[in-house]
Amino acid sequence: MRKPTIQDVARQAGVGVGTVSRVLNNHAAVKGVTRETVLKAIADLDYTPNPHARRIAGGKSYTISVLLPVLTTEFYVRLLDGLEHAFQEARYDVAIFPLLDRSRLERYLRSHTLAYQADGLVMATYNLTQLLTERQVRTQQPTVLVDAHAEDSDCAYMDNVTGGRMAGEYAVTLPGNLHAIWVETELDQLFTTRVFEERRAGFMEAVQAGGRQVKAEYTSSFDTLAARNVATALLDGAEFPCTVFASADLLAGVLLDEVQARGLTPGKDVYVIGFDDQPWAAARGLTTLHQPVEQMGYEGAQLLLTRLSGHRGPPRARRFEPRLVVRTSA
Amino acid sequence: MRKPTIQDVARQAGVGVGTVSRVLNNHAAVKGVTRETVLKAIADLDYTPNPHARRIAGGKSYTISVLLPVLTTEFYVRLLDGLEHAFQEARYDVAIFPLLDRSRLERYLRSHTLAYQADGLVMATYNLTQLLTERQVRTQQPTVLVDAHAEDSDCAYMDNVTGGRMAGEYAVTLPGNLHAIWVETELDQLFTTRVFEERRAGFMEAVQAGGRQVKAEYTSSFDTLAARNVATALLDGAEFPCTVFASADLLAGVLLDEVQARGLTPGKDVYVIGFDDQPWAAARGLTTLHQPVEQMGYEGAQLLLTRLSGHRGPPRARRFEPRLVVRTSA
DNA sequence: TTGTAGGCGTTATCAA
DNA sequence: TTGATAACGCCTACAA
Repeated sequence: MRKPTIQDVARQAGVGVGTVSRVLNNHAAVKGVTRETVLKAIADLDYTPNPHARRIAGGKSYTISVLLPVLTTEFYVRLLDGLEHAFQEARYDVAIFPLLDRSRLERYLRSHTLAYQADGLVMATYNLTQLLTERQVRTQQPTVLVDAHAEDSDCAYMDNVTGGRMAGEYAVTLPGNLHAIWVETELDQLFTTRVFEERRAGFMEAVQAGGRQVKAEYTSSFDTLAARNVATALLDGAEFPCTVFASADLLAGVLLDEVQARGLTPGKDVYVIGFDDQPWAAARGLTTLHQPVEQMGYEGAQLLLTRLSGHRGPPRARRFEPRLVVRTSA
Repeated sequence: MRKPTIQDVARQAGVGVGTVSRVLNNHAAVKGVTRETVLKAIADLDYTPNPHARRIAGGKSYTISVLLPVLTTEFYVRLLDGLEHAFQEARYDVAIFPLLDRSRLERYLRSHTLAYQADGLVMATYNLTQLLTERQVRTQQPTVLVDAHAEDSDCAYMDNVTGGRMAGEYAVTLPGNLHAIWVETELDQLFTTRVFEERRAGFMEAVQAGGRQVKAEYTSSFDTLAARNVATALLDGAEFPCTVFASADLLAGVLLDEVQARGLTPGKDVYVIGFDDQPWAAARGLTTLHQPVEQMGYEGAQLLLTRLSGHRGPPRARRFEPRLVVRTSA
């Protein structure tokens, strides 16, 4: 059976195709009753507009390309949720480009996606604008940075300095020496993020402002094995009670394991503050910083959408702040 | 500046649009000279066909949806490489749907992508056909399973039983007691894979055939921390020399760490066989099983492409075998 | 072997 | 506020 077209809907509703199209696109100038009739016809026929026809008639692709790092963590799932939510409301499709390494980026640049399949670009975490211009990629599409910050483009970013500061301000109220574990992001210079330096800057500032100092700092790469080695070293060299800021929940979780394995009690012998509020954090009672990631995605998308509907003007930045969630671990 | 269209190319080349279209689509009936002229015009104008116009004219989407689990591992990067390679040759676009959880699957099912944006479906690792039919999703698109096996659909799969057997056949030639580490895939019943049971079946069979037996079996979840705990337990309870089959390189890598941390020598005190041949495996001298993943993706794509060009007939299965790569660890 | 014309399902424009 | 109709860029007959 043939898919119903806009013609079928128009016939069924007893109106012209123009009217149907207007209803579809929320073009205000449709009388209430007519709109209802059309909507009913659409429902009756189970009509879905053909996006390809729309694209060619409209001269736009109604598609947004989202470039993001490997989807390993909860973070990007949530980010994508926010982005897709906003774009779907506006009847835009989302094309996901998982950027695993340079070669996949190359492929993306070569594909016709950029030329035809994207009215706009979302770049998450990594700011690749420089690369694109260097390559003389004719990407005059509006672009928004999400989870990254830059002066010269629209962006929605998490204020990690403030996040670090919040952790610090809370940490100085807790007993014992202060320790911190940072993440070393050992990446290609192209794929680089300053998230953890920023968290550190905020944390150190707050600690200093509180008249305290950090007894020992550790650095771990972003995997559980390295995290466990660091946790071991930290606990070996600590006196209890003490307080630890683990700048990512991954690290905090491993630390919690190690603490418990030694018969110590989180929130009593070792006060642990994490960062991220991963799904398991509540269950484990981890005090941590919750980031409004979906919101950041949603707002970032809105920034792009306004550009797409013609907004001019200087780059805008939307700043988001994490929120301290106090549980039993600290 | 307006993008050049097929009309522009035709004018420039002094031919009709039909001819240009034929050249674009390799419709044999074009004289050599004419083809050259057209090709030159295309190059001169830097013309790229508008895929959306093509889709509406052709009544097809020229897009394949690829449903795959989270892109965490090298495995899926390589799989995607193979798939994209094949589809690009055939001028198909690939839409990636990272299936992180049920809710994202739901969203995918609801989007118009299925209805309009996919001439075919690739499902990697997870066989979701049942779910789709249950949901009465009108997915009459040809579907191919990749890295999964089923009687009732085309599929390209890795023969993990044989892989396990290869590991077993080699392991029985090595000194000391035999140990094995399996992966526990604790997943939603929807997202389920039998990969590791299969590797185990093959391994056990070969060991038995070799008149040997496995001294101890361990199970780890798929993360480095769990892997390390298992490695520790295993080494604590082993006599040296011994031989260990770690059914995923992730596990093998952690085991190697632990072996070396204890001052033992891989390939002398502890013989380690992995599975996957991750990028780092060569550098660490890990003996492991290399899987022709790109090939599997490529062939799977071909299966789908033949269906798309009208092939009828019973489901076809393409089987792929891993290959033992002997290095210094065993 | 090639050119011409009609059609794909929308959106946009113009009258009415 | 609406309906008719011309684009949009391509593919595919069909005719030459």
